[in-house]
Amino acid sequence: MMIEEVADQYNAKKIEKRIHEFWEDNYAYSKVRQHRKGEKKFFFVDGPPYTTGHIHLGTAWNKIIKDSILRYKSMNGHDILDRAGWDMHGLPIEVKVEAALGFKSKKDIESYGVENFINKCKEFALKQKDDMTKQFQELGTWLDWEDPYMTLKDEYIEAAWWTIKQAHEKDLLEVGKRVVNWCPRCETAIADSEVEYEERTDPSIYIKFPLKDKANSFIVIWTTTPWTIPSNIAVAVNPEFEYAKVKAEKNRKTEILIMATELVESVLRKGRYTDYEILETLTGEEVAGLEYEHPLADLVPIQAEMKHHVYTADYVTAENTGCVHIAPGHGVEDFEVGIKNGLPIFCPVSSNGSYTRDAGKYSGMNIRDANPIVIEDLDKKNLLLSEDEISHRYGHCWRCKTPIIYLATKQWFIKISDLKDDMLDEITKVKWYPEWAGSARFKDWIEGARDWCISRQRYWGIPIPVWNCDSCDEIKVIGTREELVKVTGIDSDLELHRPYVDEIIIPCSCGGSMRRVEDVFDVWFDSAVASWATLRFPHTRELFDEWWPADFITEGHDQTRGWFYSQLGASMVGFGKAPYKSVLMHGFTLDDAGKKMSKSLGNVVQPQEVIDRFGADALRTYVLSSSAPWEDLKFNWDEVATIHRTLNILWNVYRFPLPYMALDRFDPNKISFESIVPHLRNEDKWILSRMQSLIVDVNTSISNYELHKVIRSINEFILEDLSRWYIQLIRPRTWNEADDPDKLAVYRVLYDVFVTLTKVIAPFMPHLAEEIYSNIVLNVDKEAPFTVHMCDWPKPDENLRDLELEAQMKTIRYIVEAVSNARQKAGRKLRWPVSRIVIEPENEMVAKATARLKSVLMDQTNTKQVFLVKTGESWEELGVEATPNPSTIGPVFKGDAGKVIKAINAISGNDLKSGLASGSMEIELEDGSIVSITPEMVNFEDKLPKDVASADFTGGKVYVDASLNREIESEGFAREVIRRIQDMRKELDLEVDENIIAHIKIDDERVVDLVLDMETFIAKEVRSKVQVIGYDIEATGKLTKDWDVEGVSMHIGISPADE
RNA sequence: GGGCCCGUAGCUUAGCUUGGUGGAGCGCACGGCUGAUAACCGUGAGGUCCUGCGUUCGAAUCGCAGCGGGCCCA
Repeated sequence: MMIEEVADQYNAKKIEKRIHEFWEDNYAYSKVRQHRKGEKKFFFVDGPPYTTGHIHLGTAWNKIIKDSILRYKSMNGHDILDRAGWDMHGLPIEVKVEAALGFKSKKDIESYGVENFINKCKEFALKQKDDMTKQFQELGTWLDWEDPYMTLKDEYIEAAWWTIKQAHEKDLLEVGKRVVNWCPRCETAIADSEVEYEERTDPSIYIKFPLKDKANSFIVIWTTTPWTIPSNIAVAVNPEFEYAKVKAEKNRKTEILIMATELVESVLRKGRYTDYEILETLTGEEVAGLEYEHPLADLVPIQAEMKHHVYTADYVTAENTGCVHIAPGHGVEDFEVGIKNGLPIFCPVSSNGSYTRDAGKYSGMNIRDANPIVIEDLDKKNLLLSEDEISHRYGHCWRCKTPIIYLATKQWFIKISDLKDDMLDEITKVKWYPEWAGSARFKDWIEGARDWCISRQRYWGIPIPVWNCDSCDEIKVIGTREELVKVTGIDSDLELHRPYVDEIIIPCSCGGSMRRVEDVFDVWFDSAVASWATLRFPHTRELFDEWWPADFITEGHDQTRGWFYSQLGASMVGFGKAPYKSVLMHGFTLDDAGKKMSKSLGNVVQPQEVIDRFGADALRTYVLSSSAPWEDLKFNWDEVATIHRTLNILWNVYRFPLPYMALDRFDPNKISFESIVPHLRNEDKWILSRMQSLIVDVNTSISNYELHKVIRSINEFILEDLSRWYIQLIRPRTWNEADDPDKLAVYRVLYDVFVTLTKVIAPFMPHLAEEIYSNIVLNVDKEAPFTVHMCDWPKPDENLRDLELEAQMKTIRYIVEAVSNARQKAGRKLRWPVSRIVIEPENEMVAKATARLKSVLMDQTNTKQVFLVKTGESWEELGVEATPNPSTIGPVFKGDAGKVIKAINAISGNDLKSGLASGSMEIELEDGSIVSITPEMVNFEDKLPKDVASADFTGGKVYVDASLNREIESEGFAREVIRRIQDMRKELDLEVDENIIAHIKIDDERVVDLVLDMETFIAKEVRSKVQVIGYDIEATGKLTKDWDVEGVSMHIGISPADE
């Protein structure tokens, strides 16, 4: 086998399909992981995406980051554990299944049967998982897709059970009445993180609560939830505020109203009062203690039996009336005021959002329907001060979009408040990328952490393993299946989901029966235990002891309050320490305007769309390079196209030498690197050095997870070093004779550079790397690992690294650019040689670079000679043009100024320059008088010799002498001819080594003569066997064309020589 | 309303830690190259460095305030 020529253009789709098949057919992933067994352990925990059925750009980016890092780690000698994870329980799937079955409420589920429902959910989740796995695999991501961890597996459920048992044993598990976010449709508590805030219009009403035993006196409150008024128990005021007792007049009637002093004006305006008088002011403390009558006491009988007072609360703000309606059953803060003051937690609302019998008149009514009725009732009693609407952000259930309500219900909690200090301590031990993700963002979140409500009143979730005795109220928490079997003797194959576990009854020591608490876990608790669940703990301890805690995790910044947090909380419960050692927090994908991608905005870009247009490697490279991982990524199609172009260039650079190598049967096994060392040119040493520097740069950047810098370094190497420079330099060498050592040196260097480069790009562009590797390595080396991803990461070879040479080459590139610039000014195109270039270096380094890399410079500038001026000096052929400066001459010479100017103009620039070098110079005016002039009176400018153009570069200045002579014209015209014949060969689609017959008729005898000087050169360049050049000839051939060359018309005919 | 992050050319961005004349790429205009060729190269135009105030001899960079965007919270 030999290295093969590649004829095709870069076709990502084709390559990626082939590589995916290759990986699959050869079990590449598992063999690579196997290959690293026993090396340094690297435990990665995949943050489990929810099984929605489709991935989006953000999840694609997430997995691409993970994959790139893991591939890099693997190549650097790490034994990696990386089970993919799936979050498969919870309300979103229940909602989808309910929708598919046409269900409206929990009742429908109960009548369908919980077992049937659970089976549907499971089936659905598994199907979605399979779909998503395929999508992730299209990205070329390598995780353990064969054996992922799934939250619905019994083995996983046990991990959650074990953890909650730990909580119970450590007295961190608590049950109690709490106000929770409640979805009346799903009939369950939902987590703070499941509440979605959306704009919504609600009533905004001011209500007068009548003070007890004080006729016509009221305390005024404001609310947007009239339906909570039947549940009102108290009013809160801020102890720091000043309140006013106001005599307010409306329609000739007066009332006494109490509210915060600073809000009197605005409240009375709302109530359309016409006049008012502040009778006295009170402190908040003084207002507290007032007793009032419930405004709906006659409609809600229970309320008539309860006392209602005003209390103080620090959280009350100076908004609306400064007096806050308190319904302890319907608000978190209300609940706290209630508990603090020993108030009843009155909650006459049931789980589906309708009033219970306790609500009197309203019982059975839906709370939202009750809003207008409550308002009407208040109005009838003349207790409504004003009625309006307000548009505000209100919480909705993230799944079914129903507005949430707050309900005091019985729930299970983990006492995070007891763990807070330890958590804050633990996060300082974790390495955060970027640093502020931990020290600022996460820390801030933990400081505000509240107890974690882990119970949900649903079906599809991990059942909470708590059994409660119906007679003595004792509770038992089961930690494992084994324990459950031991305690009850049930079938050990029993599935640990509802409804199966619901049926298990555990006998209590009191003689009663323990039944399971019906709740399931909040899904955040599922994923929280991932780091040990993925190690099959507590089912087995072995892996856990070897691997835990995780070396690395990475997720988006939304997971600060999500998975970073839930994992830490659960791990503190289970093990008292953080479950991860380092965390990379990445950003979000936004649309090209920086807006969040969402279905409603219609700006969602699917990863599949990108793959279809540009391929997975382009998508990968784009998302990795576009911004720092922790910054948000503004998706931009043009940028993806640019990245694709870079990959295309890489492909072209790769395939460029292959035809020559194939033709020459180049075999890297036979041409050792040592054997070509004596033939290495400076440019060869340079590209080898750049290659080493690239490895160093990539290592440095990746050690800080600066993946964007990694890709930018690689792209720069491909574009600047390889494509724009090295390949240009070596082109002529590749079409030399068969065993020319100069050519073999190029082959070997290119070969080594490419073998190294495939390894360097492998973690990021795994398909392209594999494709190139399979050709240039597998085709020549039977011993080589069968996939590039099994290779060791290249070590930079310091012997090949020459930073001075790299700097010098950079200078040469600056000079070449400047020469191009000067040529353009002189109107001399590159095809025409120039007789010389002159370089004025600013420092020794530039001079040294020019001397050392002279041949590169001559070659790339197409010059016959390079002159190097001594550092710091000017080119001696440069003339000086002197112009008098009237603005400095005028004030000194006044009326004689004109004569002085005339005199200066008469002296040559060179003479003025040398004369003024000493500081002043005496000159003779036309009237014979002698005056003294100073340097600021003359402006000097360089005067370029004829046909010379100049340009500056970083480090000096270059002059290009574009004057013509016979040799140059001859060569210029010859190249024009060659170029056109090559073009025609291309048009005839001739083989590179095919010979031709050429007839060149030139309608200018002088040019015929010039071209004839280069006859053999032309023949060699275009491979013409027979070649006729002349003025009076016929331009015949298979293909004939007329050309205009610099104003000279030419007629060329060519034919293949063999026909 | 609060916390964290971001704001630099039409677009995507480097520079900011450690203050000293803001660099690239894309796009655009002009030119060049031509055995990588549906590729490639050069030149040019294009900047209130979000705004304001402050510190400083000097601010894209440091501080404060504001505006806009993102995530999270209230």
